[in-house]
Amino acid sequence: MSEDTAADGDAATSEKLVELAKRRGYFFQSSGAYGGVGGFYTFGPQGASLKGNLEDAWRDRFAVAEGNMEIDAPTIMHEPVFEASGHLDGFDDMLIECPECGTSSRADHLVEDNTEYEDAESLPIPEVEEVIAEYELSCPECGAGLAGVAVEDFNLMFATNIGPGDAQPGYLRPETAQGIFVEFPRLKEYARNQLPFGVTQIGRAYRNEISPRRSIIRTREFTQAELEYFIDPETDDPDLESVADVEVSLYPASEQNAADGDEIETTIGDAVEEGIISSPWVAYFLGVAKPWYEAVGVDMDRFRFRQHLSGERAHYASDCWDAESEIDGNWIEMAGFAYRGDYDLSKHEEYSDDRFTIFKQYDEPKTVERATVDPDMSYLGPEFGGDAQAVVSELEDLAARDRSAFEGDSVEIDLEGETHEIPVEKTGFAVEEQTEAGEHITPHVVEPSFGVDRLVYTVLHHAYREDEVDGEERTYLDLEPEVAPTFVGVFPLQSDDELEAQANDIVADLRAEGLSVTYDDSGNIGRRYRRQDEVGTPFCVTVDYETIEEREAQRASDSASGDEPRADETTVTVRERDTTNQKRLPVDDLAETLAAIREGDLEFESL
RNA sequence: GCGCGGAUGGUCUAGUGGUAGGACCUGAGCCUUCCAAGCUCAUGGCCCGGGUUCAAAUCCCGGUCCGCGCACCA
Repeated sequence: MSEDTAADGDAATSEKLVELAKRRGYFFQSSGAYGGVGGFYTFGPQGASLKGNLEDAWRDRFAVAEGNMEIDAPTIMHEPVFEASGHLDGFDDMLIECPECGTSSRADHLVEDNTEYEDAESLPIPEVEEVIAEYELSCPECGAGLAGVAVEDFNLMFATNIGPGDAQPGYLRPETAQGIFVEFPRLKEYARNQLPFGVTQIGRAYRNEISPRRSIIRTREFTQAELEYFIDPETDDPDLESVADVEVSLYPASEQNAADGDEIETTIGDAVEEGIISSPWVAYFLGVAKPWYEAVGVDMDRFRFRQHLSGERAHYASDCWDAESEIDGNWIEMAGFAYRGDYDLSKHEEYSDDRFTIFKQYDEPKTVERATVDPDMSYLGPEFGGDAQAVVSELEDLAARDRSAFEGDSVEIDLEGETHEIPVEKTGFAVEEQTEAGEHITPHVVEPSFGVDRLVYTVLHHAYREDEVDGEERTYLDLEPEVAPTFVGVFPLQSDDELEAQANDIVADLRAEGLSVTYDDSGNIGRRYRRQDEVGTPFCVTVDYETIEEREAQRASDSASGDEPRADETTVTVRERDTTNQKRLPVDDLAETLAAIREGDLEFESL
């Protein structure tokens, strides 16, 4: 057995991996029969299983173990949701294409760079076109004039129509998060109106990328696993102690900006203490994520947390860290941990008719003096007609804002630019003592957001191994048993009815135990081992003639003694993928033993 | 969206203006008492659409897709 050579960091690993993925059924481009379409991939039998296992592992850790609830929202939502979330306006770019050299530029950037306009992105397109013509702006590449060239809006959301016609536009969600935020008013009920609570969702999201790249790393349809954790920013603290000792490799903004900056090896506890990670909540989830990534098979020597630079942070995030893995010398983003504040809930509160707050009861009710109005509608109605209700609103606002306005005989209010005088006696103005049991607060959101496809890719890439067995080259995937698509292969040593029958019995036993099993009787035994190595199956069971002989001896002795049949003591060989070591194990409790190994309760070496 | 380079069985690839070979894989059989062995047989292919030509997988144009660079990544 030669030593493993971890696949080195050149592009060749990715090339070999993509080829293996296609050939063995991990993933491949969709709709190949029709020429394919960019940015869409199908997970094959192995890939779908691996992806599902990773999602299960995520669910176990981030939903079940944390006591959070999982939902499953639609992938299409109608326009108002994205008006509120900011995706409709903020998720598009103005592109202008040079007629001479073909270079596409951001029209808003051109305007900002060459005129005194500052927020060109907020200008309507015709106006941007006018500005470009007026200032005779030119192509930054070749200098050709751009006056009169059309500016195009490119929104990264996929648009569709809900129902017939185009009366109700809808969009495929660009992130799963909005599906959680819009349901907050109901979800908070399920949490019995108590903070903190978390809601998870695993599902597809869609972005009409200009240029999908690097196989499943950047696609137009992808799977996210997101947790939105709602907290009271004043009183809720994470259980930092439970992750304080987790060792992490951090790449903070300060190091990225420094000429000789480097990753910092530290612990979550120290990083918080030293202020490297400013949000304890973000720190907590980094501390949860790191051991989880390690458990599903990400190489910790090729893993780090990188802080977003101030310029790359989304508008809603006060601090953001990415989990990154190294692939062929490049760091790719696998997850983002953002402190989103109250941005999303406030926006939906503003745009919708519902309440995106939590009522927080005081320890002791508070008594406050409050100025109120109780207008005399029999006066306001005839006086103001249809505007009466607006007058009431004005009075209410005014009372809350400036009670001294009600000190005279009459009070002045503005209504659509006109000033009206209203006798104070008709307003029902009063200063009352009121008892308040609590207040409505808008929770803050901490968002760990995982890209499942990129995790699948990373796990495969980091598991890719080439070594030599008995002078023969071998390729195998060193996948964790918990996530491997197939857990065990079962083979008859060679073509033989008896061996095959026994092997089939074992397959049935193992499947009954809930293990993912494959049966293979084609080709010599070595070939079959290599097939399973290449898809990352951790164990193989082989039935040989010893198995049959032991079984026959067993039967003979049982019938000779006249006793009840004893436990079957026949054995089979079990081979481990990484070492190719073999052990003979009893058939009788094979299912139990393998299941224990899969659960991590047993080690193959200790058998 | 632009530029450069690609596209031949499931995979990897050779190839020429006269419609294609190889290797691996896969399947059947033989052999075989544990690591891609050997033998026989079999399945399966020139990305799509135009053009030039007697004839195009090959040359030209357009498209699609892939890789890389630019741009983009709320």
